[in-house]
Amino acid sequence: MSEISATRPVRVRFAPSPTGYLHVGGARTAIYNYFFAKHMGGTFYLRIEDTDRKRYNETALHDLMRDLKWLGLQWDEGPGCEGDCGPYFQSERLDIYHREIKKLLDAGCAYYCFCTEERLQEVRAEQEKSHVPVTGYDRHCRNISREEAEARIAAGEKAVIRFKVPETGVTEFDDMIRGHISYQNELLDDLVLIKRDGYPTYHFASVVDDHLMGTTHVLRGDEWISSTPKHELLYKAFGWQPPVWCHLPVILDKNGGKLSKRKGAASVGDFRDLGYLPETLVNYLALLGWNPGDDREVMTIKEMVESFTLERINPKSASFDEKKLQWMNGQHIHMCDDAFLKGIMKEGLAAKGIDLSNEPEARLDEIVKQLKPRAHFVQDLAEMAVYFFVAPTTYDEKGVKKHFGEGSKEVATLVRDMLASIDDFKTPVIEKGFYDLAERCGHKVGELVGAPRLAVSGVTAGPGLWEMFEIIGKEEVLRRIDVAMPLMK
RNA sequence: GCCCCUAUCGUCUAGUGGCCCAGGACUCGGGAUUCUCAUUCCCGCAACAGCGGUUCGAGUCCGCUUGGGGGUACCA
Repeated sequence: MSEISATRPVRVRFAPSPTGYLHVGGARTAIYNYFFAKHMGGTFYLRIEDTDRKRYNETALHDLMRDLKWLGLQWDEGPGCEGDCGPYFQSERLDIYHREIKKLLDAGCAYYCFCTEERLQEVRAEQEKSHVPVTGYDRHCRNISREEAEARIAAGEKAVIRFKVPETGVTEFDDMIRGHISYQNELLDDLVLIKRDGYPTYHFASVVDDHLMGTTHVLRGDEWISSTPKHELLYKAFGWQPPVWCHLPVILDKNGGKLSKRKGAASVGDFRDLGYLPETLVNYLALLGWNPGDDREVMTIKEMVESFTLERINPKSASFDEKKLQWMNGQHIHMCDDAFLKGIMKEGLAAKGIDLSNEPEARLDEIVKQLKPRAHFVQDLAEMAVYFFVAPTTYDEKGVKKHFGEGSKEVATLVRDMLASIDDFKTPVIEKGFYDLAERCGHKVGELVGAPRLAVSGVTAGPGLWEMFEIIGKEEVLRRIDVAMPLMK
């Protein structure tokens, strides 16, 4: 199987069906395909599997491409980047499928089936009742001759085209991450290749397209593993070389159940809305089932691409742990450069209706510097920055109990007067002022900062007080303390 | 029912027969730094699903059991 990669440049694909949002499981499949292509210097293409006309969703298609781009997984070929193997929408390739199915029909590897939905249901019900080991289509139409079938179709009868699966023997294949797998052919049924509406099924379209588009490796979800012998048989019928198979384990929720929107965030869009960086999501998802072979965990996309190999993908399905995702987001925020973070903060502030047009950039830079190590989500930046621009109108309830209690007014007055006497309102000077004051009046510094902090910011947590005061400025700091003074005792 | 995949701390994982009385990370607990919070840094808790083989030796190989997941569509 490694012969393929040795003789042909790697070509892999992400082939979603535009029926709903991009699930994190799907995202990870895309990530691995992208990583592998980039690591091997190959091509990553996007193919849209829109052969189910009932479930097709235009919005889903649009969102899917937006989310992929947001994650940084730009495809080399596909919608919007036409390559040599298009069209990349299966719905635009119907003539190709019809051309290819004719080959199978001519070779006697496929046949027309006239069975109705009702008959199929009856057959299935009967099989369930009798507990036979073999289920599926009973091959009722398998021996109808080509001539008879075509005559019936000419006469107006509707038919599907099925694959003639060998009745005996074993179909075997190698999976890159699971090893050798074999299925008894007698357990496989004659799957439908072309549906009654003329559209191909997934099985047929994906095999034809993967071959025609030069796909060397198929990295796809675990749920396809039991269809793989059928695909393998189709390749054989066509006389084509199958790709290297690589079936990825699923991603489960914290409790080992299915990750679903009902139980929380499950799609790429959900996590974006929650305030995660795309770099975080890609990093975390990549590590859910893969590792670089050393202890590195927080990695850039570039680093992961460099270390990525199929051999290091795990066969076991993994649970999604949002706690670790959160931690990792903090790590990635630390890695972002300040200018980028400032942009995010400005956007968030603007969304809150705060006018920044007269703000000196240097002041914004200083705020970002203070907030950066405290942010876990991108929107934290703007949320924590508000009081630098707007005086608090309410004060944290617990903070009021703790810091505005008996004696606080006296302390605040002392602090206020000390601050008022400072001409050079800078961090080290303010700090010295607090320490001198503490010594002078016999308090610990810690006892001096609670009330002023709450008065100025409205909250009890935040950047260093001296830094914060410098940024807000002497005049405004004094004003805010005065405003809060009546609330103290 | 039948078929297939899977199984190391609560979670993500390292481990490819001796280097493992099992290592790292998240979480959690404790501590240091400190004006609060966060960051950072130390320390700690915590696992080879069970049972049988193979072997001088098994987390690592094989079998069975159990648990988990998937498939069994004219959906992907």
